Amino acid sequence: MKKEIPLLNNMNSAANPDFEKYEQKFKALADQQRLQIINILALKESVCVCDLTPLIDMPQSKLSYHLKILLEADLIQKEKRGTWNYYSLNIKEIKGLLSDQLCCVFLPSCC
Amino acid sequence: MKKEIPLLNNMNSAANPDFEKYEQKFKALADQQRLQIINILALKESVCVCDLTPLIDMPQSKLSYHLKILLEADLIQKEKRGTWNYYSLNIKEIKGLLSDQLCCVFLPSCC
DNA sequence: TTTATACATCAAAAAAAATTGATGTTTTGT
DNA sequence: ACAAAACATCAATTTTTTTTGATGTATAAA
Repeated sequence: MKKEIPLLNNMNSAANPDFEKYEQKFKALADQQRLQIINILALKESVCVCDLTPLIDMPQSKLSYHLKILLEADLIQKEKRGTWNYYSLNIKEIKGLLSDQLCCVFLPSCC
Repeated sequence: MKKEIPLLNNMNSAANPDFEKYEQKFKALADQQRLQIINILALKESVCVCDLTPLIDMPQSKLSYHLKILLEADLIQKEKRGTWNYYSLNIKEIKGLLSDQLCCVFLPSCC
């Protein structure tokens, strides 16, 4: 016997997207400096903070702060090797968020 | 005689996406309340502020503030008819920004 | 060992964004 | 003409983010 899926459930899940989650992700994107970081990571594949610092005009503690914001939003990933922390884009996540058009803007390697 | 386009210009336009513009758009998206507004507008097509107020639990001046943020980011449009201001989504702009997947989340009518 | 490099984190200060309530203008309805 | 409704905007306040400089820990290099 087939159980009917209540219409209301569908409505709710459709009507209640996870706003909180997306708020966090858009907040992470809503900063020129972080967009620049993303842009650089897209070109470089995987970069340690010490290589990023000279590329971007920013004190290290500030860079560290912005990387954390991106990391917490799951837009980038971190891999520790010795003293170095290598950051790279979470391309899948970003593609799930941004239009193809925008991916081309920020992730040139994408096009 | 054909004038050469300096390579650097091309590089710059490619390497310098309009971060400021996108910062503004992501900022507009980076708020649960505004995402909810977008979500409602997606269902209703075109709504005046007075119809929106009861749907969303928010004093009118606050709603007005958030609508302005969305408007300035060009994510929504405004049309005045008498005393009423009708707001509607700028679907084209939103689709240029968000992945199809995300459009489906926020603009159910999209799928 | 000692010294230097690579970070993250913390607290204080500064800057930006959001909230609130009040006010003003225009239009509607009576 | 008058009262009410539909907004936008403003100034004051609160909240959230960002920035900065200092400090601490771990690894690496000499």
